[in-house]
Amino acid sequence: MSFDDRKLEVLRAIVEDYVATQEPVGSKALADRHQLGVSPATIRNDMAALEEEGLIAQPHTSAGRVPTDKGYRLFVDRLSTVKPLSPAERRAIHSFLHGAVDLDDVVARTVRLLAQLTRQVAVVQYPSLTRSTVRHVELVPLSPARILLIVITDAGRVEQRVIELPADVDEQLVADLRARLGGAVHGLEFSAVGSAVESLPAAFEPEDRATVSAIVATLLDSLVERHEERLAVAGTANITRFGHEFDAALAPLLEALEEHVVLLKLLGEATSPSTLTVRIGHENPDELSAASVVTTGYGPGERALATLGVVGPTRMDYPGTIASVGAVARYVSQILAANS
Amino acid sequence: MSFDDRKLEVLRAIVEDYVATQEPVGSKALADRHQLGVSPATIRNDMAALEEEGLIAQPHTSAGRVPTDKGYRLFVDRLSTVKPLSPAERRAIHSFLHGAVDLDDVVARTVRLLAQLTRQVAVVQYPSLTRSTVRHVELVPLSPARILLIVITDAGRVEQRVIELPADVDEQLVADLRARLGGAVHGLEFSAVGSAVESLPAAFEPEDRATVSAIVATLLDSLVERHEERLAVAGTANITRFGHEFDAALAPLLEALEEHVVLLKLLGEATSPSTLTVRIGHENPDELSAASVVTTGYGPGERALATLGVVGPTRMDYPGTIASVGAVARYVSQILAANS
DNA sequence: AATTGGCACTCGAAGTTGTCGAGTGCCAGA
DNA sequence: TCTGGCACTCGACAACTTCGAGTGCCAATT
Repeated sequence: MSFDDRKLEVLRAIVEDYVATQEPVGSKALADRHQLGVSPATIRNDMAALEEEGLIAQPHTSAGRVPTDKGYRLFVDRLSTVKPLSPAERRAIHSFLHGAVDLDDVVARTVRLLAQLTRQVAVVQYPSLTRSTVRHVELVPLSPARILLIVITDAGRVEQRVIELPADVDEQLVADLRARLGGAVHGLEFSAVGSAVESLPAAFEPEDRATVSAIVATLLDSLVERHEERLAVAGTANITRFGHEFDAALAPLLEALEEHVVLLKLLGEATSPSTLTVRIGHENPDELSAASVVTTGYGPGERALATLGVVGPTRMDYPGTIASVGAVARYVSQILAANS
Repeated sequence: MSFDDRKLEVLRAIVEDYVATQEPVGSKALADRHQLGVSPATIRNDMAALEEEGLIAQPHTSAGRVPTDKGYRLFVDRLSTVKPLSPAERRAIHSFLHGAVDLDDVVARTVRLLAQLTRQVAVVQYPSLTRSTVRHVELVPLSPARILLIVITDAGRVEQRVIELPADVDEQLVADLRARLGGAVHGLEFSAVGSAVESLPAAFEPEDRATVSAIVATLLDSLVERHEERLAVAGTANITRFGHEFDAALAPLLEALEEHVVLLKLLGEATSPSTLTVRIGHENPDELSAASVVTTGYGPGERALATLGVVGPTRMDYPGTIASVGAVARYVSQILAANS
C-alpha cells in the first residue's frame, strides 16, 4: 500500500469514527480500532499531512482530529462505497409506500418514510406537472363575480384556484366557457396548454373577453407555471439529535425548514433520477451552512419530475443516507410510473 | 390595601418581572422596581406565604422566586387585565389578512400572522365543514376502476378523494351518478348529506349498486366525518427563544408539533369564539407539559367552526398573547362571515 | 527512506477551594 | 402589623491544581 493510499485510509477511518462517536479522534484510538498495520506515530505523521491539505482539523490543540467539509467531500467522492440496505429497511420502504392512493398521499408517505429511515429531516418536493396531461377542467361559480377553477391531471392531482372576475357572469357563459376550455385542453400536456388556449378569448363576444382572459390567465399562471413550489417536510424533531454544535445554527435552520424558499431553491437544481447530489456544509446557502443535504431527482422515466432529499448534520452517515435516499427515490419513481 | 390583596400584588409583580427578565426575582429587586410601598422584609413575609400556598417556588435555596404553574394560573384568572393591542399590531392584522382569496389562504395567512405577532408557535385548525353547504359535486373517471370525487363547498373549499371501485364503470353510469348525486345534495348542509344520499344506491340497477354504495360511503366517510383534522403550524423557529429550560423538552415538543395528533386533541375541545382557554404547564398532555397553550374558537356566527391558538413557554406574556389570539380570532371570524 | 518508540509539551476537562453576594428566615422593637 | 437587623445558606464565579489524551519532534531501527 502506497503512502498516499494509506493517508486516505486514515481519513476514511477518521470520518467513520467521528460519525460514530461524535468525538474528535486521536491517533491511538485509530490504531486500536482499525487494522491499519502501522503504529500511532505513523498515523500522526499522516494526520499532520492531512491537516496540511485541509482535510481534517483540530477543534483545539491536543484534542483529536475532526474532518473538515473538504475532508467529507473527499470521503464522499472517493472513499465511500454504497452501503446496501438491510432487509428490514427494504421491507420498511415497501410497506410504508404500499397502498398509497393519491399523488399527495405518495408524497406524504415518502417524506415520513425518509425521515424515519435516515433519522434526519426529510424534504420532498411535489412533482412537477409539466409532463402531466389534463384530464378534466371544471368551472364552478361561487358568486356572480367569483369563480372556482379546478384542473385534474392524469396523475390524479387536483389544482384549484379562486378567480375574481372583472365583471359578473351568468350560468350560460360559464357553461359555454367550460365546454370550450375542456375541448381545447383535454388530454394535453401542461406545457402545451398555453398555445391551446391562446385564441380562446377571441371566440367569445367582445363584452365577455375580459372575463375569459382573466380565467385563461389564471389557468396559465397557477397551473402551468408554479406547481413545483410545494414542499413536504418531516422529521423536524430529529434536529435535536444533530448535536450541540448545532445549538447556535438552530434558529436559521428551523426558519429555512419552515420558509421553504431556501429549500426549494436548493432542490430546484434538479437532477436526473440516476444521479444523486451531496452538498456539504459551506457548499450550501448560508442558512444551511452547518448542515449537509443529500438530494436526488425522482419521477417516472429518466427525466426527474421533482427532487427529494434529506437535511442532516455535516457529520452524518453519508453511505447510509445516500443509500436510503437513492432507494426511496427509485421506489417512488416506480410507483409513479405504475400509476401513470 | 388588605394583607391578601398585597400578597396578590406581589405575585403579579413576580410574574411580570420573571416574564420580562427570565430570572428568579428576589425581594429587594421587587421592592425597587415596583411601588408596593413596603420594605423588602415585608415582601419576604408575603413571599413565604405565597410559597406556602404553592404559587411560587425557589429553583434553589437563596435564589429568587419563580412562579409555579399554579401561580401563573391564578395570575391569568384573577390578576391580569387584557392588554390592548398597539396600533401597529392592529395594522399588522389588517394588512396581513387583507386580500386572502381562499379559505386555505385565510388559514395560511392567519397562522403566520399569529406566529409573528406573538413570537411563539401558532396553530390553526382548518374550519370544520359541518355547517358548510355543498355547492358542487364532481366525479371524474381516472381509469375504469378508479374515480375521483370532488366536493366544493360554499366557503370555496375543495375536498377531493380517489375511490377504488369494486368494478369497472362506463361513462354513462358516471354521468348518471353525477347528475343524481348533484341533484340530491346540492345546497345541503354537510350534516344533512347523510340522509339525502341514503336511498341513492337503490335507484340504480342491481349490478351497479355496489359501485354506487362505494362512492356514497367515501363521500360520507371523508367529507362528512373527518374534516377538522387538518392543522396549520407556523413559527416553529420561535422555540429557540423559549429559553434553556426547554432544552430537555424540545424533542417531544417538536414531535407534537409535527404529529398534529396531540394538538388536534387539544384544540378539539373547541370553545365558542367568545371564550378563550389558557392551559398552563401540567394542565396540558405530557408532551406539552413544559409549555402553555392559549386557544380560542373562531368562525362566523356564535358557534365556533374551529380553534386557533398559540403554544409557548409557561413563562410567556399572557396578557399580550391573550390579546393577540383574541383579536386575530375575531378578525378571522369577521372575514369568514363576510365570505359566506 | 520509511517506520517506530520515546519524550517533552500543550491544553482542555474536571475537581478543589475560597470568596462574594443575593436572598432567606427569624426576631425583637417600633 | 410592619420594619430593620442579623446570622445563615448556597449558588455563581474565579483562581488554582491535577490529570490525561493527544501532539510534534527526534533519534534509533529496519
